[in-house]
Amino acid sequence: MLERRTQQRAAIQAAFDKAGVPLSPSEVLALANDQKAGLGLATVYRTINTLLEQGWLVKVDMPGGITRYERAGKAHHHHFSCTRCNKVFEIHGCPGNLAALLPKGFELTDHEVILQGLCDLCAASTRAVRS
Amino acid sequence: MLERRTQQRAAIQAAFDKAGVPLSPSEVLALANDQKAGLGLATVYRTINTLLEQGWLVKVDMPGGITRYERAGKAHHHHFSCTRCNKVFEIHGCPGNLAALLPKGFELTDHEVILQGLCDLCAASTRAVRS
DNA sequence: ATAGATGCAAAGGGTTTGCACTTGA
DNA sequence: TCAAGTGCAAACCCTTTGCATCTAT
Repeated sequence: MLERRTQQRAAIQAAFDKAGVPLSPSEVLALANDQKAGLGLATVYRTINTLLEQGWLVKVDMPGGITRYERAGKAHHHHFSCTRCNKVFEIHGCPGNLAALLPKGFELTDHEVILQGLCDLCAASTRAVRS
Repeated sequence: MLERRTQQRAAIQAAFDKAGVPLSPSEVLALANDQKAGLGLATVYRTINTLLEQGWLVKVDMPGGITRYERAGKAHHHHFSCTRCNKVFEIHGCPGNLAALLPKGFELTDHEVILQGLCDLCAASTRAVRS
């Protein structure tokens, strides 16, 4: 699997590297299409799944049903989703001490913190409209 | 909308009350079918969406793509998903102070904390096997 | 040359919608 | 009575898969 270096794969990996934030398959297609026209959505899905198995990508579960992916190996972080423009941002930092919330006997192996609200630009435009 | 008290709606609401934990639409159908045979999945979806708008239900985004819903009005809480038995548990308590993690200019309106690991029973059985 | 990778289109699963029928008020 | 609500099936969106073609090695 993934034994060849194809133009499609290169374009998809470049899209993730350039974006820096979690991308949905259709966003990947849009970005990678600039570099490799005619790219098919099925190829994007197949490549993403292969890159997941290889550990090059990790899955990011965001509310709203749209699954996104980002490069693996980043420092521990969480995500913020803007409810107006739907962009996703990285949040550096972590509330920590989550194990303290667990009932007795439970073992914590992983956690996800998802913040939602307005990003700086959308918050600013909302204030402008209100004024 | 939802101006009539139908058997279907009663069965769906009863399913949520009886379950006490977040349910997916198909789980609702299975539970409510006991009470009202012939219930259709489309009705479950329509009723769920109406109950969401009325604020009787809230959406619970859990990883794995399956959207679940639970009764609104509960005290603020989060969820713990057992990676072995797939059961969902309520976590009372909240890390708090999440707004401090945001970049400047961002506005926080909502947040979700999802914990994953082993529940007490699964953790105990794992320890038993190990010993 | 040739197996892996791609593109297209069809197939799957979850969710929504159109429409005629049923039912609660 | 008669519109809101239902059930069924078709439609939709996201994701996967089958198959003929293309391409990196």
